[in-house]
Amino acid sequence: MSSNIDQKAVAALLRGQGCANSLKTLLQNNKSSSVSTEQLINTILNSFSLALSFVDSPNHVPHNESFLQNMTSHVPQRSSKKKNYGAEGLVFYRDESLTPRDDGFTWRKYGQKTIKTSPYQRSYYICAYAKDQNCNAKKRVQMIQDSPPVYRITYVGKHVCKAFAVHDDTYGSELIKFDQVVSNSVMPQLATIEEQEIIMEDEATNNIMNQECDINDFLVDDDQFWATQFPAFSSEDLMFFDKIANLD
DNA sequence: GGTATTTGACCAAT
DNA sequence: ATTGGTCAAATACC
Repeated sequence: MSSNIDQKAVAALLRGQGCANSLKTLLQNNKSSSVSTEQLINTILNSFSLALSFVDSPNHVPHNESFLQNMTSHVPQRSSKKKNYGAEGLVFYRDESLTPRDDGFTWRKYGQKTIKTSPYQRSYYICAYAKDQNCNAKKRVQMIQDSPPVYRITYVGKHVCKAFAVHDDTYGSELIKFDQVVSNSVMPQLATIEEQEIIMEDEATNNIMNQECDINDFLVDDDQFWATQFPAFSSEDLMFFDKIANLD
């Protein structure tokens, strides 16, 4: 599993797996929710369709074309509550189980805060080369679930330091170059996008992700993605997996 | 002694 | 007034 296409296929499969797990949780708990089983099923099917399209033909568009478009080419229009990081800023999230993995960069911790909305503290990191090379890349790491441990990592800004080149072969070109070099098939509008986020959950999913996937394969504005998949959601409800997790 | 982390204080935004 | 993000002195670690 080494090509970018394969990784995208895995990404889609993992998304489907996550939804399937969520559906399972819903069915087991038999709780009412604004997330309907039909919506989950549709998302699962679309995920598999997308994955198959990558495996079958990398250039082939899935039968549900809008799904792929939603995954790749929408422009975020996030709440004004969030900071605007400007053209040079990027924000995206990923949740990781266990200890957040080494993402290929050297970070220096510069702060830690207790966050009102979470019982866990949030740690703040800045690129270790921030001073030497005027690199403004930062990341925030916050545990969002204790057992199993799941972390939300938010990347802000982009690396302009030379450090990323060292890891290029290991982690994939898109992963560590942020919006500097991006496959258009994955993120055609990334250069002009101010914020990107991705939410992932499920320990098994993340274990696979940690081994094989490229962050930019998941550079999807989750709010918009899930808004299109689940129109009934309000903007505040679009942390879909968080919502599902809270059902337990 | 140098480097990294911790933690309370400060600041800006809301 | 509250909150999240950052700063910087103190502390820990090698």
